[in-house]
Amino acid sequence: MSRMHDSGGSCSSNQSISIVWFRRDLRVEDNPALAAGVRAGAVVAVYIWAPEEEGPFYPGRVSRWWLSQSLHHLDSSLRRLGTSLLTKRSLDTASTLLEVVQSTAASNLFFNHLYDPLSLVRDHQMKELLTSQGVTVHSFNADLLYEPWEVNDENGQPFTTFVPFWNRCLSMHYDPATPLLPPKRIIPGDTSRCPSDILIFEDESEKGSNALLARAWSPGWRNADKSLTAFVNGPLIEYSANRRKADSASTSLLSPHLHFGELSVRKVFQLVRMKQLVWANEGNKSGEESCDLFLKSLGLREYSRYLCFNHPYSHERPLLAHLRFFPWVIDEGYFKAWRQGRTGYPLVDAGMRELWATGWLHDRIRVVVASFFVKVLQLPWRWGMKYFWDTLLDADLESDALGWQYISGTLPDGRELDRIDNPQLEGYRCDPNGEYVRRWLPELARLPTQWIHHPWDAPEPVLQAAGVELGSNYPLPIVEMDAAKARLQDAVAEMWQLEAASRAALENGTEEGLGDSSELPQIDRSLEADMEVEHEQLTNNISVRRHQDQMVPSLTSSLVRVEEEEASVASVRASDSRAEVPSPTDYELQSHREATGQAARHTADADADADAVAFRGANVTQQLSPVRLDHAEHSAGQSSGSLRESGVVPVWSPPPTSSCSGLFVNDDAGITNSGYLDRHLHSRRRMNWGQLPQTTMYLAFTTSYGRTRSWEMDNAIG
DNA sequence: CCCTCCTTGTC
DNA sequence: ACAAGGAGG
Repeated sequence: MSRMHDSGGSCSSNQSISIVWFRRDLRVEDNPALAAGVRAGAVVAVYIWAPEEEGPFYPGRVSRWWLSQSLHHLDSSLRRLGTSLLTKRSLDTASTLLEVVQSTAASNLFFNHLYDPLSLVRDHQMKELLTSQGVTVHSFNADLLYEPWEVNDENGQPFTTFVPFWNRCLSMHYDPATPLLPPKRIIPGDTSRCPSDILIFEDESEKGSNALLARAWSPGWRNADKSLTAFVNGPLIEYSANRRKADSASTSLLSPHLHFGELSVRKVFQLVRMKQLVWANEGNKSGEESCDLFLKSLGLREYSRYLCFNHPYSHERPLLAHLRFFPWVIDEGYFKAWRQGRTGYPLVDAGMRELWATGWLHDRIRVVVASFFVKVLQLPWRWGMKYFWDTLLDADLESDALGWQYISGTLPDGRELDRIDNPQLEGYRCDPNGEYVRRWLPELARLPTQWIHHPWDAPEPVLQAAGVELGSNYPLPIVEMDAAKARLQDAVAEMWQLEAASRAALENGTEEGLGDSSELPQIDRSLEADMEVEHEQLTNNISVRRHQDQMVPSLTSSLVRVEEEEASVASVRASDSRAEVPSPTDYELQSHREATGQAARHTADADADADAVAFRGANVTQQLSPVRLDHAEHSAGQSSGSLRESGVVPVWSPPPTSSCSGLFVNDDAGITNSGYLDRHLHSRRRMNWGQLPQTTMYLAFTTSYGRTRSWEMDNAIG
């Protein structure tokens, strides 16, 4: 029906057709690529789903759920404006784009920038390909206040610490671009020869869990906008006082919206700045400070992009090489206890259960559980990153990499590696009345506040009165704090020793680089070689240490034990009404089945293995109206009821398929772009990665596009 | 007014 | 653990 209309209306010879390629910019407001397309004439809006290209960064279940909702929302908006969203399933984005261009007779391609390492490479290549085919390609900044290459120190060098970076952003001599209004009307391009594919983002097994998410969150740019307004007019003014409270009432909850670009950071920035002016004029000091603090968490999001652009491998390799020599504890039992919220530290456990149930976690709590993971359990940081990637609604490669590096002490301005965050102390800071713990750990609900963050110290009668039986219905601490401190000292000392030895070897000129693990102790090699032995030990819960960064445990290595363990966990679970916890068995078996067959299935579960978390502003971010899954009151007495009510969300998102699992057994293998990464390993001195080489991608951009010209010129379109 | 001790926050 | 900022001498 629309065909004749289209050819008559939109395709007159003096109007060019533009492809507007949506990615993580799922909004019509302040979308420069869309605006450029509209200005140039007719528009074909397209979204391409090519998750295989993401390799190990295949989106987790909750991310895919959000994406599907958000795309739907965007499509509705586009329809109201006169067009619709063309959706394509693809294994190769560039060729699909070319196909779309050709079948719609488009002459332009517009899109907005992404800064994660995979996109940087892919977009660059795609741009070259399409340009060589005679397509005019322009790209824009829709995600940041300032492009990473715009913000430099007085020597023209990129910043290597956050505070100076952010101060510079706040004092640039020009303002961030003013947000664009949504187009009034979009002239549709003719897509009759380019039909949409139906995109599938969830499989049957995931539907139930996803339905629960829908009760708590409303994806889509209009909802994002509402949330923003509600936050700015509501909790923002109290932000400085409330931001460290563990529950989400005072946070914006905007982070998933920001991740998918449903919300323009420039709009957020502008709005908050205006509020700040008002409050400053009124002499409202705390309101003014609240704005600063909130903007700072926006700044961290900016900084995560900035770091990724300047150091694209930071998601898989610590920026400071020393962490490669940390003797990680390879213990999947620890890993499992952490995931399930059964470490014996209430704040940690409450956080892990909230994460599981809601797909969200307060920034503070992210720091606490991640720090516990790395420093107390000493599990390889990338395992934790992978888990966050799979479970967080706002999973975001750049922010997550920043967060984990921050707590692992591999940023110049990060936390010291040897400083343990004590969950007990943190607990009384961000959950002084124990409400948060009681909500998520009903088994501790009747414990007095005095003991709520350290039940192991509570006198026996108190425990009894509260119905707590340590070691039975709530675990004893998985590792004692004093022991953890000592262990960490040793590990760090060992790490520095090895690092020094490696550097010495390097300076002697005998070794080419750190990529070669032959410098590492023999024991490491033998462990690599003898997986059987290692598994035997693990079964008996004896920790094995391994150096070098560790990839996530392979599918096969965890499959065996899980089943027997599940049985015991299940029996415990049956006896109390505690929140359900991930039970990997189902999905592992299922996805193992899939792995053996259908490689290119649309269903979303293929190879999700990855790193990344979203520390980005858990503070900043996220503002949704009724965000809680369990809205039942969390009065101490009946919190178990409220948890049951919440239903909880128990399907851990998919593990690696066979096609990828090989990558995770061997450290440093694979990851899509490891080729260029491996060529750029450098050992640098501690706290001095300012001298790290600019990476390949950075150079590619600056040479082939001209560092300052390229994307600026793009912006001058129209 | 300055010095010191205590409190507070750390991307 | 440590630095910065505030209170108090």
